Amino acid sequence: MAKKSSSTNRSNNQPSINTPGGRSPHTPYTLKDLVRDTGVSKSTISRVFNNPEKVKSSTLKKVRAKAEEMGYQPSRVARRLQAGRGKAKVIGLIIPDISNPFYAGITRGIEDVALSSGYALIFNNSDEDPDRQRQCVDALRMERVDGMILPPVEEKDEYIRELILKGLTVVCVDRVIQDVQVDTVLSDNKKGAYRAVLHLLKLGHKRVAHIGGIPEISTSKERLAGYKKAHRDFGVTIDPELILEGDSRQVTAERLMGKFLSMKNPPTAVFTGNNLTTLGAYAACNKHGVRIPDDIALVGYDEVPWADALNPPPTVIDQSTYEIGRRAAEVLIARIQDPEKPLINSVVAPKLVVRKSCGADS
Amino acid sequence: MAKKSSSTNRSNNQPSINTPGGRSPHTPYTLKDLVRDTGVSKSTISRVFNNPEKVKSSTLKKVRAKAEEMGYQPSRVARRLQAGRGKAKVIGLIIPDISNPFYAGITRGIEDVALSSGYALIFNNSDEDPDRQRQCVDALRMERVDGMILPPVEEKDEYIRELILKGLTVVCVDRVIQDVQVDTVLSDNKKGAYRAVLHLLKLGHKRVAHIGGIPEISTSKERLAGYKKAHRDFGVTIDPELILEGDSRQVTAERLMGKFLSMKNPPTAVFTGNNLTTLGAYAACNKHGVRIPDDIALVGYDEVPWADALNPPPTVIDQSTYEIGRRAAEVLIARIQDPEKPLINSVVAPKLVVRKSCGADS
DNA sequence: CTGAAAGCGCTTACAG
DNA sequence: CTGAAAGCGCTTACAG
Repeated sequence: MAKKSSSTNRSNNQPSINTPGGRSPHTPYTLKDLVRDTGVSKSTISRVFNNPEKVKSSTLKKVRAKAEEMGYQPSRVARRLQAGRGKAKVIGLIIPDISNPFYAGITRGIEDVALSSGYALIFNNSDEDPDRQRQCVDALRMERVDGMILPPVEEKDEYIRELILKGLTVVCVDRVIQDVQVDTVLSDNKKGAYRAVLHLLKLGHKRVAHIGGIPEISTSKERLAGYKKAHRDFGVTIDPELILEGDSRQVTAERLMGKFLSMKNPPTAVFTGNNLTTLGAYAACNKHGVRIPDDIALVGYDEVPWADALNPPPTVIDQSTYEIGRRAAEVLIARIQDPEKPLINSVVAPKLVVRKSCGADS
Repeated sequence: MAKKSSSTNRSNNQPSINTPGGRSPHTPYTLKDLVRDTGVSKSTISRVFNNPEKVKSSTLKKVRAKAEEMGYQPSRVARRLQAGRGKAKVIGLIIPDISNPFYAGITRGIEDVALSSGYALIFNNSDEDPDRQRQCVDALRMERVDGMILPPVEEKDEYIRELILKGLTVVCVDRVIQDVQVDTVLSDNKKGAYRAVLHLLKLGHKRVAHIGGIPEISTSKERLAGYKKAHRDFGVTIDPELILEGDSRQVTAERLMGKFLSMKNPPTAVFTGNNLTTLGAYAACNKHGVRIPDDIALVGYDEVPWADALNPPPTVIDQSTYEIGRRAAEVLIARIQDPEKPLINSVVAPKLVVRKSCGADS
């Protein structure tokens, strides 16, 4: 307390002025200011905010009134510095790309839970780039988050795997990471794909094409497995030419769909592997003047936002992204609160939403 | 240094074990561990990470090697506690709803700049709810962010206005807040709307309808103003029945579009006030069997994601959300670094993207 | 119910 | 080029 005394001799009123071309710094009030203005000790004031039941009601009232009056907000940064795992009240989120509505929905669910549980949410995009993801993970570690949620960019990620083994709290959402015990919130991709394809098969289609995602990713594999199983169970043989793997981007899907459309013996139906792929298929059909479902039936994986704006509205497998996000945040917070808890592997059931693109409804 | 000595007598190896149903806490390494393992003082180690040029290269090498070996990551939390405005290296973002692709694009732009500039991004959704927005603002203040970016839910927000007057660093994006000097990154809504409507007028339309957003919001007002000015300049009188105000949600827009479609003397063209409104208009046309642009031409405000999946692809005013976000983050960081800098009011020029829905191209 | 003291993990002058 | 000391704004035992 030798050099710094600015906050000690400062008056009650915020001294800042807001001038057109410049403003003076806004130094937030601290506990010290409250001590000065109330005559109550630091310890007790701290209790007012953290253990009010341990404080005499008159003291409580006095401190609260003053705090309210001066607009005191306790520093979460200072609080966080205290030892104690799981007390930081921040979580991190690393998603591939917030522009993808699938992730936007998940993010929304996570944020809702975080806000209502008093957690701050630090947010990053990995861009599906392992290096960038690593950079994000490190940034979150430096922030000393209580835990983080992410769909791992790669199934085998040694870096993240090691960190988890060392005790980093992680919840994997949508995608898994191999060879490590970790809490997960996943969708049952195989079942979802199975339902989608079975729906098409039952409508009489014998040539059902599939536009898949990045083949390395677990979700892509599972969806392909569901596609195959449906054929097996329904007794329809698969023409291998009808399976094309892409990267879940719209332009790629549009190109692959174009290939299908220009085959000598084209498929009569297509199962698109994710939301952007579905959109790409629509784009290709628009461009080629192909009508859905008359010329080709379509069922897509993932709900497509604003389905009704598409013509025809697509039949899809809805993963309810909001629910996935909500659950992921709940799992993470539960884990933070009890590191000893048994492993959680939550599976969200995907559901078939029948609209017009499959031809079932017409 | 009396009671706690856990980190002092801990070995080099992370002591955690990851057992199936529980894991032991992961206590991150601290400066103290590095001091113990290198024999170098705290001060010097701190310099290694912050002012390496002031450290002898042999020391530098030794410390870095050890830090790397043990996976030491400095705590941004501890660093942040140090006095000094603008050094926290965190910024906050409060947006109405990340599920809206307009905001997702902005968020993406902000996050890219934040990550590459070494800022953490704390993220919240306000849901267009003033109370929730206030809760978010308070949360960010407690986090002692260096500044925050937001499109104010209300044009007149006394709470935020007061905080800005007290020196809180804020950048308003997309929407303004009244009666206060604040940095802004806005789109020229009036000009954008003007161009959209003029485009329609020039194609010969005499009855151009408009589905607007929440009338209280500045962007809605400006777009309506552009709509009117275009009519004035082009010498076409406006039928007041052709202007309907909504709330920028798709279902509302669908309903309002339905009204237009069932008028005795329906409009021959429509100018939709935002992205979701455009989608709602498409949905209404699909439902009513109305063809765009043959039966009614359409130009929308805001780029619509996956435009090519729509039939026909819409002609829109593109605000380039990513650019808006990028610029907002840059403005905020510039302001953090120099609070005395003159006010910044950045305007992003919207551009007309002609596709098929206006009929110009057919 | 309350306060003094120690400490969280860093950075920042200050003195060498 | 380096280290000891003080401090950032809180919380947490400990002692009354």
